[in-house]
Amino acid sequence: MANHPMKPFCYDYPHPAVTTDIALFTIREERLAVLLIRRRAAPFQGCWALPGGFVEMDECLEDCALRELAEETGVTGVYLEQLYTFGKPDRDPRERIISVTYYALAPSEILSPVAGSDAAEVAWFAMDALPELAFDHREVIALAQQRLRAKLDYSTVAFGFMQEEFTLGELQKVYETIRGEALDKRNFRKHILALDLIGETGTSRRVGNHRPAKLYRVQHPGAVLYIK
Amino acid sequence: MANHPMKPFCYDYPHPAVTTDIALFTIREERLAVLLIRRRAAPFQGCWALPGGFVEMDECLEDCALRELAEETGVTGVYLEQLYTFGKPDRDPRERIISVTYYALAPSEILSPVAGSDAAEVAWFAMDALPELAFDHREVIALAQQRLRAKLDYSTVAFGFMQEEFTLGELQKVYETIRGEALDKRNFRKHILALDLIGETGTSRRVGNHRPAKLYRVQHPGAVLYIK
DNA sequence: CCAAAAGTGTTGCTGGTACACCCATGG
DNA sequence: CCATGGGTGTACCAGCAACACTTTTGG
Repeated sequence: MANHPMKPFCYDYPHPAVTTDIALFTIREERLAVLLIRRRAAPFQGCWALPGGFVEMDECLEDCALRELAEETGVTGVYLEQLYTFGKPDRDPRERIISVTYYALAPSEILSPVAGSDAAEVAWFAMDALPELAFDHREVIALAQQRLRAKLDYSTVAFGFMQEEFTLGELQKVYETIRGEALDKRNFRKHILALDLIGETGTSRRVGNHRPAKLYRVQHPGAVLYIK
Repeated sequence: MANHPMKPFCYDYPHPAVTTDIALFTIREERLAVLLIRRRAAPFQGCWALPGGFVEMDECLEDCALRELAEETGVTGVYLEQLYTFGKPDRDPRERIISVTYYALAPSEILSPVAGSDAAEVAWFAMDALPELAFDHREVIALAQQRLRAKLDYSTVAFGFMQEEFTLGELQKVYETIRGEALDKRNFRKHILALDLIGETGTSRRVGNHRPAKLYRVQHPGAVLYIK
């Protein structure tokens, strides 16, 4: 078997490439939305895809996901969790590439994504209006949405979409958007307050021609807890 | 950078190696047990470890896990599910190795593991009596056990431990072993039968000096369903 | 005074938990 | 007839679902 003078990284056995891909969700205009980049390079040049890229040899997988997200979209400071690892042999036309996928959550207010490095363009897409996607990224997004729905019931992931201070109305909208159904206001408030995870800040916020809403904040910021 | 004439697989950028590792659980003597192999080769030579090995370039990750399990332990026909991907840069002393881990379940009756290829020895270990383990495999097993406990409540994973026909007493023992607590017999039977997932075979089985037990089988073999 | 979202309790139902005795069998 | 696990029903309690009106504000 021939050597390749221009390919300096050599091994006894074939090695796959490994990437991370990140599905960053937020809620915009009462719809669940995911952040996509338009690919600058082949394959799938000009096609929309999840931000992501190759794992460096000295960084762990989570660091890689955060780095790629920052490099390609400028977004930092999100909640991040490993989703699933996709590894069908032909999922990338270039070579064997195994992708460790993550999903991320953030309140849309803190985000101002800007296209960087490999991205010609960055944009939010509502989940019910996704464009054609590169690779198996549609499958990745579908799985992430499913996981998000499930964790809504038995964990505190929903707080990943909230700013530091928020109203119960805003929180309820998040739950309703992800579950795709209206919830009873009284039952929702009773349920959330019984969890004893959030507390009043003592202040309130006026946003329209109506009564101001009390502001709340999470008791243990950063932590995603399992409930029940 | 120098070429390596004896290392014929060359790339423009460094590539990590990718393995799968499998935590196969069963229930033996009313304890949750995991299948380990004693490593024949360095690193961690002579040390106990999870079965697993390098991903071939033309097989998907799940196929790799099943192949490695079969090659190293002779075990086939188990329920298999992806667990988590471990990728700290220094988790293997040889080179950067990313491991996609799986957990597997099987009734102990169908299993007769035998050491193969890379394994000097194969043995079951009760979860409360694990030996020193190679790499980060203790962490893998702990995570797998945690996942198993959680899924017991909202899925039908427990049937992965059952033979085709089983008694309600046997099924209850499985739940009790994994949860680590005794369950009320009447409530357990009521609950399981209400799920409408199993049905009587019409036959019964005698196993001791007492009344024979009705045999049941799952309505939809192979499927692991989510409940509630 | 009108529009708009905030805020607030009670009732019924359902599902989970606690609990004790008789049955079928082999030795 | 004794030991062993198999098999069965009821009563209570807690948590979830359904449901409507008053409050505060800006225009």
